[in-house]
Amino acid sequence: MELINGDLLDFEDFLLLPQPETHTEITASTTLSPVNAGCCPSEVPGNGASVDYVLQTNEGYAQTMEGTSKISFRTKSGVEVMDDGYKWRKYGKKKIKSNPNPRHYYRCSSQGCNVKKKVEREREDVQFVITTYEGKHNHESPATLPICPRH
DNA sequence: CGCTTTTGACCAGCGC
DNA sequence: GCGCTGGTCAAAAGCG
Repeated sequence: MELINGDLLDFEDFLLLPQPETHTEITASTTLSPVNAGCCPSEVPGNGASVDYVLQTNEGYAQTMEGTSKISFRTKSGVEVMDDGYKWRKYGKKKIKSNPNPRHYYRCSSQGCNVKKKVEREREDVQFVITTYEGKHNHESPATLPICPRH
C-alpha cells in the first residue's frame, strides 16, 4: 500500500461533473465547471454520493449502467495506485492485448463493499495512469481525515 | 497472527 | 462451436 504525496502527482484541472449519458466521451477542451471538486483524489469518487460523477484530469470518459456507476479517468502520476482514502485489496493482474502494460484489479477491502477498481498505465505515455472505479461504497471512507500534504 | 500481495488457472462473454 | 480476451478465484508466500 503506497501512499502518495503531492509531489508525485500532477493533477491538472480536476473536474467533477454530473453523470452524462450512458457513454460520453469527454475531451480536454470540454468546458466544465468544477463541482464539489476536492483538492486531492481522496475526496472524489464514491464516498456514498447518491449521484454519479465523472472525474476528469486530462481526458476521460464516463460509463454508467443500470444500477452501477463507473468512472474512468487518466492521471499523470508516478505511481499506479493513489491513496483515495479507501482500503484496496489487489485480487488480480492481467496482461491485456490492447496495452503492453499489465492491468491491476483491486477491490474495496471493507466487508460488504464490492467496489472495484482497475488500474493500468497508458500505452505509450507511461507517466499517465488510467484508473477506473466501478460501483459505490456502502460505507464511510476509513480515512475520515484524508491527509492531503498540500494542506 | 491476520491481512495483503502474487501469480497461474479457471471461467464467462463475445465475435467469427 | 471454437478461440480469444478480459475478469475473478484461490493457494501460497510475504509483511507488519
